[in-house]
Amino acid sequence: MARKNLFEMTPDTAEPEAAAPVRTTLGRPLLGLDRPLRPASPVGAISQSLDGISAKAQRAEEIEKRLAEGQAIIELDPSLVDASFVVDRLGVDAEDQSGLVDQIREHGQQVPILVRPHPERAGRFQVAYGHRRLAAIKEIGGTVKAVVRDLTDEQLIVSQGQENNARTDLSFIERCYFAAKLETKGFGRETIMSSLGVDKAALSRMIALVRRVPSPLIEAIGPAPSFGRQRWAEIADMVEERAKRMRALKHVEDADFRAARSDARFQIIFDLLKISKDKPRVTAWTAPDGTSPAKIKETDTALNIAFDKRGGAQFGAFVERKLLTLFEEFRKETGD
DNA sequence: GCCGAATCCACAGACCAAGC
DNA sequence: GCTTGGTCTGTGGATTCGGC
Repeated sequence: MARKNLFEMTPDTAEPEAAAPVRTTLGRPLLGLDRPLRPASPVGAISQSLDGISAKAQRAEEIEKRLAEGQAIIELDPSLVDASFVVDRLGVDAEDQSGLVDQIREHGQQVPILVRPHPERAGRFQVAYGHRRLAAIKEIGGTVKAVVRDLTDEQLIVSQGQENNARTDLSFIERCYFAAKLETKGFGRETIMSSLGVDKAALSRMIALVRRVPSPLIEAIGPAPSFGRQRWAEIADMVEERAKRMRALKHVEDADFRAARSDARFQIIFDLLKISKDKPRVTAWTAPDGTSPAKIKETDTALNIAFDKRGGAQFGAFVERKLLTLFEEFRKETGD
């Protein structure tokens, strides 16, 4: 299947137009190697060899050229590779990850990860995509196969998002979370839309949803790959009630909840919010003379006023007779 | 009883249009 | 430019039914 990745690896076709030293967007050379500028033409290359330039320096230049063009897969020490500056995952299922570890152990790393030179830490790299593969290699030991490209922040997150889209790798809520994080970091909607491959309407809904559900709850539930917009929107609706929100946040501390898989955790919270009703809030209404002839009982669905048969029976009957008058007064006041 | 095809249903996600 | 409601389409799982 063709990938939408804008920054896909290109085959070895055209010769690069210029062989000037390749620099990152920050002006720092790839691999941290700096060299004096040299002519790039074949004549220049010949004269270089004639001049006795060391083979090592030439090889470094060639590697840097190829790396910047994304044409070379190189092997990196995984300890030199940092995660993307925007986290796109809400945790990885241990079973899935162990499957990936077994697969790589058996067949080797078939697909390289994409990294860029770290913009802030010389000599290190930052992942655009391939976080799970990197984690697996770190577990197994050895070097990680990587393509190094000189990417801006925007290119990195678009590349990161598109790779995930291509493999339908992220769940709905992870995509929402990723989108919200990108917006928080100041990326424009256009960039985020490109990264996630969604339209503005979908993006708007995704970001709005993350804003409505407390982050600790999303993080506790995790990716929940079986559940999409509709079900998460239902949870968002339900946690708008403070009592339910607090109940859900309290429940995520539960040991059984923590032990469950992400989909099950979603279902547990969903069921908890769906079926649980607030305990009736009962308050005694106190008259100016200090007596309490009525109790007001409020639930999610009803408000009841109960009159005490002993002290409030007559008052209750009076209120009953006055209901029509009260209703008309209510209509006058509210205009309903 | 088992298996495969057909059908139904719920859900996810994309698209469109209207409104703010 | 963003949000929201409505609609449509594709997909996967469950169920039913007929043939063996």
